[in-house]
Amino acid sequence: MATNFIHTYVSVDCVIFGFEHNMLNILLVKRDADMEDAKNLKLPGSLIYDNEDVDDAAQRVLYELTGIKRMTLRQFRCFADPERASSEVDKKWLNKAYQPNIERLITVAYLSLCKINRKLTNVSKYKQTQWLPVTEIPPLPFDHNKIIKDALIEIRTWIDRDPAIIFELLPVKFTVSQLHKLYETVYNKKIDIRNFHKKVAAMTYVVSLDERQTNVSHRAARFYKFDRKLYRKQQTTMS
Amino acid sequence: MATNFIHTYVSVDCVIFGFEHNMLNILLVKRDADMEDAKNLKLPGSLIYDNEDVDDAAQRVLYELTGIKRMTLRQFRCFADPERASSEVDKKWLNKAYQPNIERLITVAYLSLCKINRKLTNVSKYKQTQWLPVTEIPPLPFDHNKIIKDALIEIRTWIDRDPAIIFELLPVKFTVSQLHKLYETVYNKKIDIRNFHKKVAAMTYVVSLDERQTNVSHRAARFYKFDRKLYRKQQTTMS
DNA sequence: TCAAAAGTGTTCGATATACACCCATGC
DNA sequence: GCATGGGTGTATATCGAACACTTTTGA
Repeated sequence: MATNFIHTYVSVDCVIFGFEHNMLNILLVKRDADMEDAKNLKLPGSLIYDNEDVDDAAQRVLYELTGIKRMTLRQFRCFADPERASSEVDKKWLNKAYQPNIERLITVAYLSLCKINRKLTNVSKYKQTQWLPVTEIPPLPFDHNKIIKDALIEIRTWIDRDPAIIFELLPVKFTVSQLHKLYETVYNKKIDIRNFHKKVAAMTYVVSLDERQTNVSHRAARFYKFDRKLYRKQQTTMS
Repeated sequence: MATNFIHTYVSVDCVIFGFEHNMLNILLVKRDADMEDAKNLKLPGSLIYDNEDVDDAAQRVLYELTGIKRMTLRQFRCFADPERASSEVDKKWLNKAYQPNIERLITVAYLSLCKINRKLTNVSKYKQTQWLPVTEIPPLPFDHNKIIKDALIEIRTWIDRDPAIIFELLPVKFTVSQLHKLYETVYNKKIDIRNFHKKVAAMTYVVSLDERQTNVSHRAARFYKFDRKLYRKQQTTMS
């Protein structure tokens, strides 16, 4: 037997983005309920089962964490640095969380998007979860900081390829201002608001509702919604 | 021990593109030297070693196959369908090629680009290799046909993100006509030749050489080369 | 002189950018 | 009435698309 071929467990890790306070936020979980160390956070993830595809494993992690079935998600990279799980703390945690002795761990990373105000019904092993702005992510175990760094690059590419997925980050009803700030945040640049209004008007699948903000101490903004059917129709009629 | 977590080998598979006769070609290998069945082809790949990152494993496969160190490559997806290696023929071959009994196999797929006329010095276990046009790929083992299908989508995205990598598919000296045909092939559409000349002229990193074709029975085309340093300089000066 | 591919400019429409003021609301 | 954010139009520059003829070379 060629003992030098890797024989290993495989996990998935999910970088779940939410948008709030003009910041992208990431949903992290407490790695160990016992430890009250505030920095004891990690990306949600799981080893995959022996009859499970990685995409399904990611969906399972997301479902157990949020209670949402079929979240929008995207695999973006396999992380397999032989040293990625070799710190003493990480090895100790792995062997405590999963009984088998794990020498090395390969993970497949996923991006997902979530309406941050949505109530999450966590049924996972992680009892505590926390949204943290991307600018305030503490040092995390394994290579989770690197995974997040890559995810931040990947999210733009994803939106470039499929502009509709940005609406996953907004409430069902949203204002142009919210969408504007989200674009500015994702692309990290100022976008002229008048040109932006024109751009939104050109998106026929962003439809205005007969509803406005109430109880705001300024002119009330109109609400809009994203119409997925109109979007699909438009996409398919392009040659 | 939670026996239902996957514990498995992991492989890499490489989709190597070359450009010739106005077609994208893929470099396939004979899976089994014994069998003379012409269709006994597969993507080049390997199980990964226990101290090896997946990127390094892909570089190793490419090096052993082509003799080229540090080929341009890009990881594009992990394929982990539990059934992907479960046909009888595939299981039999796996267990013959690699002594350990392999029940399931997860693979990480890579894209790579190669100047098709470059002489390859194959030192891999595969004694026979073959360039095949993408339109003539026969049924392949495992999910290799699906991997190739995804690779064909991914190659465009890659070129969109990093226009320079398209030159990996051309000889060091090339004509505008060759570049034109390559673009038409990759994007599968006609591109107006006059507009294309303008576009090339705007690429300051494509520099014309004082050299022309010889012994062609028509007006001799000028040769150009891709200047990587100029390209990088241009990229970094963009805000 | 013919066949075959190389090379060359202009016009038009669409899209992106720059830019400043009035409007509605709650306090 | 004032502070706060919402909402609007025009002019210019840039980019991409359409379109046809002359040049060079070997046979």
